[in-house]
Amino acid sequence: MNSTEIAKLANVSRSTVSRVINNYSNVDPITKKKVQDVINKYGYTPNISARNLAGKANNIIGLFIADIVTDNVKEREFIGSDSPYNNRFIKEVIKAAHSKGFLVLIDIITDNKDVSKMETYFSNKLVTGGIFIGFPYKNFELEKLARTNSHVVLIDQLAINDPNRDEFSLINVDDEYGGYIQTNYLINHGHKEIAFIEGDNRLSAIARKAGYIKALQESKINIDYNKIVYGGYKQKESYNVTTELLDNSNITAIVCANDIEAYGAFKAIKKKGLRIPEDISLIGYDNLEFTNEIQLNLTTCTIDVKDMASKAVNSSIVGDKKEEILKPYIIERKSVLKIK
Amino acid sequence: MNSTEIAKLANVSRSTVSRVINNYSNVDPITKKKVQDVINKYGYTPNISARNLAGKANNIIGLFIADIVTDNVKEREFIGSDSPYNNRFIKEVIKAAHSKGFLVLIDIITDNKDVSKMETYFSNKLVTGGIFIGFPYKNFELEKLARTNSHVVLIDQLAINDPNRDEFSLINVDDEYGGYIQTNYLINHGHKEIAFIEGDNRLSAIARKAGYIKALQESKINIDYNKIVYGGYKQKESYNVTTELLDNSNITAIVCANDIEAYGAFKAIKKKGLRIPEDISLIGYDNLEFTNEIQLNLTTCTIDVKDMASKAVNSSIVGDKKEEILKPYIIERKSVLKIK
DNA sequence: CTGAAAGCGCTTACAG
DNA sequence: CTGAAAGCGCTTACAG
Repeated sequence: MNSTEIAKLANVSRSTVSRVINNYSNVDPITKKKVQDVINKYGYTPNISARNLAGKANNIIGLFIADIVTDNVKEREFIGSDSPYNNRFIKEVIKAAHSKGFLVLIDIITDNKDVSKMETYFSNKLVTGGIFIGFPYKNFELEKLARTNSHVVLIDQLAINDPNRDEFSLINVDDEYGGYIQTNYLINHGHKEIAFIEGDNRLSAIARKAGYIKALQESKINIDYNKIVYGGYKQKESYNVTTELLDNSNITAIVCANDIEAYGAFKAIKKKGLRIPEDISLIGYDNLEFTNEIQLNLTTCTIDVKDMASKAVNSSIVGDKKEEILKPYIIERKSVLKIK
Repeated sequence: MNSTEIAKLANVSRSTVSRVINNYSNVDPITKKKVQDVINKYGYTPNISARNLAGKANNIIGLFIADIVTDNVKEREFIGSDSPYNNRFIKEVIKAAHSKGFLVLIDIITDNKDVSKMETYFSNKLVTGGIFIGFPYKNFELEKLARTNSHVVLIDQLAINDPNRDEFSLINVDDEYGGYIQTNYLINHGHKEIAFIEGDNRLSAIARKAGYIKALQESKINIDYNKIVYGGYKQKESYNVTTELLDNSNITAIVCANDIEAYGAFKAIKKKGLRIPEDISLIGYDNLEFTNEIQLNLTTCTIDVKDMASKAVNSSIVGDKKEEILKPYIIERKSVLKIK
């Protein structure tokens, strides 16, 4: 069944069928109904390839997820269980796309060289737009692609204060704000001796730490660099440094740069026979699934993944070069004690 | 850049360019090289829509994941953290497709009515083939689609012994065998008093239980129906029934129909102050990420997700109606005690 | 081994 | 408001 057949059945030209399909206004309502009825009766849907070829934008957006290994280490563990948002994000992107009548083509990029190949996805009009997530920072290929194509949206890729950021379509998380509200949450609960387990050298980790420092400064709490330790976003390293912290300092609370670290800290605290939150308060970051577990019940900090997905999908379709900055918020559970 | 331009540059006709692109044999090697050089020089890639329209099969396969709510309950929790294979499966499908030069279009189906719409994905040649996972059993729409289109592959959808299964392209897991090897693993470790926490009313759950019974029978161990309890594939229910089992029977080991149940059982056992495996041995099913956790260290049973993905991708491309049956295997960790 | 031509199923100026 | 015709960028018999 094609438009010619529909046209014949409805006694109109293919042009008119096309106008009805595309819901153009310059069609007589009676004609429109007549055509629509035939379309419905035969369950006709236009051939997508033909539409594309004839110049229509495709209703597919690409979701490009990096799984790039550099120096024998995965640059960003965005795939798999360590990834904070990956799984939820994929799902939300699909749903957001759906609600706009778009489909999602997902591609996993394992080699940075392939980034430039993505160009053809756009030039061939395979996809209308594309969302790129999890790529290493300072990715020249990717920046080039994103600079020339406003339908390429980059997630968490350029520093939130990069001077060239208006050349790109960006979704950023205000991680400094995140670290700030994490720390303030503890301060507002009466804590003063607050340790920080920092992440690695990613932009997000640096920003979260900056937020911690800012919050302390604002509250005139002395910054004790012995209480800032390196957890590398990893569970085991966090476990080790937490054990040391517990031995060598008088802290009442710990800010973790992510939930994985919080989990390591949790174990170290339990191992010492201490209670959460009675003896030590703990706050995480990312709201991973396990933080909701009954034993853990971790108060944490997160952005709205659904919102992120919806904004990303939107930008990729609209194609305007704008920066969306997402503000994290606190999810209150039971790992922080209120001190009088 | 299109084939006409390439043709001009290489001093041949578009027909010849097309033959080179498609790697047809009837091209003079010298001509071929000449054309190839121009193509490489300009980084030309053919327009996919045009190829499709001209009759070429698309290099896209669809991955259709059900997220269908029936009677206010999600029929199958295949999406989200409760899903056993979902996330890994998506990733492996993409990789398997890549290795064959295919891309993956992912769609989440929330309403069974949409299944029939998928037909147009195929008739429009949007996708070459499609993989359907997580759909409710006895899905008439889906079966109809799969019956008429051999490129539609159904995962875990028809009973492994369904008489009509040769009308479909199927990937099945031999869950009875899974329950069988779980139970045998315990028997081989010297256990005789073995409880079974069964799943819900899905085919997989019924098959796993049948495997448990078969293993006991083969080893001439009496089947005690007081030791077969209902966990519904759920953590909490499993916790409750395990507590009862521990109170009212002399079991030394428990077979769980999935890892979620095993987690519930784990908590119940710990709560009673018992040790794993010294007091109670435990075996799970699915090999979810958390089973590898240090505290849990759960011996479990699983299929090879990569293998499943690769077989599914293959079938969806080739389009032959055949049934692939995957055999689960045991992953040994530390939750089972060897009894002398 | 190669080219000219028809055709895939749409959309869109253009003309009326 | 509607139709005839050109065009999108390929592939593929057909003829040579």
